Amino acid sequence: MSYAGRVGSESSGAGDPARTIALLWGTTQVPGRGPKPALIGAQVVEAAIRVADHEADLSEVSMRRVAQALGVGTMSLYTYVASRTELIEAMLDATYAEAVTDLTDLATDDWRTGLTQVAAASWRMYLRHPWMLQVFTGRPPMGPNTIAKYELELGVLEGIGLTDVEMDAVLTLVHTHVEGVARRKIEAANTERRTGLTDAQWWEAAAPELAKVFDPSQFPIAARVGQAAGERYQGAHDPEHAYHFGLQRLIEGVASHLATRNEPDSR
Amino acid sequence: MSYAGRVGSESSGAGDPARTIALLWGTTQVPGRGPKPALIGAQVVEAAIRVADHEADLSEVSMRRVAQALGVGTMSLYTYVASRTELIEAMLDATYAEAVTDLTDLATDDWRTGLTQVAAASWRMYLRHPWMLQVFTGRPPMGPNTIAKYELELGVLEGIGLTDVEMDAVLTLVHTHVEGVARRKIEAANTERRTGLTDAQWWEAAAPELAKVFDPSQFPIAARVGQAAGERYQGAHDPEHAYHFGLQRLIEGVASHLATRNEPDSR
DNA sequence: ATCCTTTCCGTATGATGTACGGAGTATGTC
DNA sequence: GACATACTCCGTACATCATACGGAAAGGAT
Repeated sequence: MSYAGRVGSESSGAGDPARTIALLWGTTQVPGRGPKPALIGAQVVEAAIRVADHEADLSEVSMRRVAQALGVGTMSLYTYVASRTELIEAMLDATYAEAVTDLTDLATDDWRTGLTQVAAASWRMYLRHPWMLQVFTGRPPMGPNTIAKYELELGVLEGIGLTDVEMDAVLTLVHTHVEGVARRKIEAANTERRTGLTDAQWWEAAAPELAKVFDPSQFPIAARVGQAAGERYQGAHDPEHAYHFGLQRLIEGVASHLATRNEPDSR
Repeated sequence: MSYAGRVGSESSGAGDPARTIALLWGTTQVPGRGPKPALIGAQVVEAAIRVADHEADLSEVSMRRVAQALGVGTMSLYTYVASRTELIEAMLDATYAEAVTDLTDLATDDWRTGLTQVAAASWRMYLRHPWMLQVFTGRPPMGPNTIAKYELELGVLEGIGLTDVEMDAVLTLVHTHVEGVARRKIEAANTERRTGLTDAQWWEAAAPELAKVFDPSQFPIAARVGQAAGERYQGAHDPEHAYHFGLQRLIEGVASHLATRNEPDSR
């Protein structure tokens, strides 16, 4: 009943980088002495992902909860991960594996199609694991899957006339778009779940009060466009539409860049 | 010392919509009976913004803290705002006022320039108030400044050949981009502050361990492009570059859309 | 057999948002 | 002028969190 409105979104990039990398790549060396560990790091990460997927909200992934799912004491987790933050980082890299398998049959002959597939792979991944978008990825987790995903995605842009730096920039651009739109979609769903009000219900409650204070003649374009958009989509936003529309524009923008690049002088 | 890794990012869209709208538009009717209120809602919002700006992290904006800044008891705040979530919503709308004043002298004759200015206004706003990017805006706060900003921005796209729905979509696209890039920039800064490690220091610590597990021949393009990007920028990312590069592509994409739109048949 | 590293985890600490209820205050009504 | 009523202010209590600390037990190394 209490503690209702808290929807946390945590950060990555915690303690000792070396230790984190060892966890991500599974190269933590087994110690000689001491009792046999009952778990390995990967199990903790898997359990945490299971909890996160089930709850759809990262703030529900508490150390107590994960420990419970594994049937161990809360503090035992700290034997395998240095902190909750490091755990989240590992969850991210582990989940990137899905996108990697999703990207194995990429169209490398047509970069437009390829880029569309790249976007779609991330899009699907985020919809399956909404909690990923609640992580503040200050520094990307330098894990095997993160890098493998990057490699496959870059393959799409290889040899089409972009510089190395531009290849990275285009990829960043696409990812920023997909992440942003996916985040909005997730946020809408979470808000609905949390408040118990659908968008329509919320509007119904808000409209009368808004009508008292909102003067359409003062905001003519907003009133017109807002209404048009509201009718066209069901509600204030349509992430699906934003995703496709935006991706189209992005691709055309990149194409246009390539055209002016290759045109002025032929070498 | 304790509670180190927590970087929260809270949600908006809490309780009673009608009440929230009254708060945002300052139309809360003064009650007859009872002791004179010592504060008004706007003061609470201002104080909260002051705290957030100072701390650069929304999780530091606790009710206790805001109350302290105002010299009142913690629970007194709940006389003016229904919940922390509603407070955050009000903080957002109040801060949009800055962008509104920033947008008053817009170039409405050239939509490319106009769109660049629109993006720049939001960009500046986010850099001044990084905490804004930690809010999960499930539903936009229906406040006066939010709407005014929307109106001014739409003005840039009025009459250039887009449908109403497209006008909204283009704006969403630009905002998604700006928000996404700004978020990454903020995240990087926050990570540095939180971990006490600059990107360079972090790399220095991570590189040896990564070298043990990373096989360049397995990820040839990533190795090449990653190095090129890392040298070109200082670190793994350059938000400034991503911002300008992306915005250019977006605008070209929209232009290309307009061209194919007007070309096929002249109507 | 002993040592010493390591695992497991109970307890304690200092945070958080806010429900609840009591005390005090000013206004509307008579 | 009296008093009921509605309102503000806020102390206390509760459930929740990550994790510091330190002790008990385990088991390979010597």
